[in-house]
Amino acid sequence: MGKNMKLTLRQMQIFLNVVESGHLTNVAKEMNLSQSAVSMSIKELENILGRPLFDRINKKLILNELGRAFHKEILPIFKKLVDIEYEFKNSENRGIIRVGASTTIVDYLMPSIICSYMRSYPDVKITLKEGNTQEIAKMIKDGSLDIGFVEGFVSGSEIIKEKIGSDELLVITADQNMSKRCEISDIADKRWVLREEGSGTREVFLDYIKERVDDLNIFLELGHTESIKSILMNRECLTCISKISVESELKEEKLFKVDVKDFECQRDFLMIYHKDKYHSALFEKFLLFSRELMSDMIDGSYCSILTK
Amino acid sequence: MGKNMKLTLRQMQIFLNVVESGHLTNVAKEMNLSQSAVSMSIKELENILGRPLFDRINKKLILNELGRAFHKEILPIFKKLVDIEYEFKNSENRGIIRVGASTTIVDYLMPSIICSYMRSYPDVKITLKEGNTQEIAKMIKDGSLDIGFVEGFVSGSEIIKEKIGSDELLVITADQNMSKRCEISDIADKRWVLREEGSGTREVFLDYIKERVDDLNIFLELGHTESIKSILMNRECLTCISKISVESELKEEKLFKVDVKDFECQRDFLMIYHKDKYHSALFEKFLLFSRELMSDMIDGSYCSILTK
DNA sequence: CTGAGTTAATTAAAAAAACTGATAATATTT
DNA sequence: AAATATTATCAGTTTTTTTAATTAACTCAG
Repeated sequence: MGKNMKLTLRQMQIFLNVVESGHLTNVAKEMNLSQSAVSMSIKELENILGRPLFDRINKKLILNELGRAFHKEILPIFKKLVDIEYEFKNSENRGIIRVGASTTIVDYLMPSIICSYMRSYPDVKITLKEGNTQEIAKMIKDGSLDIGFVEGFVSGSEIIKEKIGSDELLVITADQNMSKRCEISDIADKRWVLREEGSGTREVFLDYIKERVDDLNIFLELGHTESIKSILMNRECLTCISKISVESELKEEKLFKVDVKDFECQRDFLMIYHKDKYHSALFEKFLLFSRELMSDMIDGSYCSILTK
Repeated sequence: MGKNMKLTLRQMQIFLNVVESGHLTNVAKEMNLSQSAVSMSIKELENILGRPLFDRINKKLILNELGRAFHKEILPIFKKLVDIEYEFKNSENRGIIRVGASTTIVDYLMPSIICSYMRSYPDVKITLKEGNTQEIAKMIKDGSLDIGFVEGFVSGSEIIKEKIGSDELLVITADQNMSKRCEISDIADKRWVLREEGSGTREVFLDYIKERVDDLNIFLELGHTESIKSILMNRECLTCISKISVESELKEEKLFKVDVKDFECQRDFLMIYHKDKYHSALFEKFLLFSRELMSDMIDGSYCSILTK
């Protein structure tokens, strides 16, 4: 990355002013410098570039052909840098927030959060990374994400977790005959389609049933909820997925909830971030915004930071 | 022009390297600096902007949302500046040459010179200014042109003049009857169309005939040779203009030379520039190029610098 | 859980750079 | 010819940058 950069912005600034006014003395006055400082700065600039930028005609400094080309290049860059400095000094609502979300949330909750947020803060950019709960948590830990939205459990004391809503897992099928009331142990040998290992949905489900079911017949593992829904429609099988991800299919009776006895599998949606994260105005606002929006979208209202 | 610019290129350079490597210590080694110099430079940058650019997570510095936005802005600018410095240090054939030429030369000689030159030096830009001989000379004196091409006389010891070719002035009409052999004094009362005052063509002509003609009937003054030619075609009148500007019309017999007795009005084409002009490689090459090209185009071969 | 090994932050001192004031040189104006 | 104005240069001075040494906080291995 440019080891021997010798040019300085100061030189450029002085250079540009000299070009504008044509007189070292005037520039010195304008900039509250001595005339010799200006003179030496120009000379140093010419030394760095290896040849003069000005013709000294009658003690006036007039750009020569090289100087003119240099001026043409430098002027817009310098102006841009002044703008950048000003903007970054004065504008709080600027930045790029890297958000990560686990699969279910990416598909069903993030789009509306992000759209809504970007309407309020048009200067803020957001990058959205998808991953399962474990992957997102890891990226929060190593700093490659600012904030994460995940379902399921997250471990690690360096991560701050806020419950931001809750969700219910349902056993789902496309076959209306299978949706009759039953015990979970009765249907464990049916063909199950689950999300891949590491997925929060999968882990919460398996953890919830582990005492009642010895061996679940996992027939297929898929990385996306939408893929699972497609499979369900085409083959006689079962899955356990988030209520919000199948709401419309349930209403349209394309898919059905299996009425499993004593099956109330709640799980939390968590907003997570690193404990050492600097809370910029921007970041803080994003937290606030997300809390409000999530509590509006999901019935579960905002709960305070989990302390476990 | 941005009075309180505090950012420095050095800071940006260090910043960019830290972003790339993520470790102050590595950057310090790469840049042959102490670790503390790097640390302080980053801190100073953050001070200037008023807020942190990095999250310090586990002693690693990871860009925060503001830092990322800053990085995105700064990186391309810094790269561009490195390129500019390199280019201006190393490339001789770069610059913008401001050429001025008097009316006749602008129309009839400059186009081919400039085209030909720009083929050889594609990185050099040329701006061409038109003016009469006196105007061009003035702009050379005050430094607003690098080089001028004029016909006629130029005064002033601060201007270096090179005869670069020669030209003949002819008395021209569109009326074949008038083109018969005659004395200049016989036709002085005809209607003359001349260039405006200050024009080299006009002055050379008037100076040349001043002993033989008391009062020339100047019926119209025009700023352009082409306008004069148009007028000639439409009205019965005379002018005295440069041979090269009417060559094609003479050949096609649209205009005719008036065979004036003892009229041999030669004048020089001059290349002029300021004595204090810094002779950059670029400038020197342009001089050489012009001399050669002009001596090819005009029969008169290159003559050494006039010393009068 | 402890201790060696990293790494960033901090501080005072040293080095480098930027700047000043005086002066010289040169051109312009009166 | 003298007065004015402007740039270049030089030797100090001030300011900024950099260093060396130290401290503090964390990681990782045993």
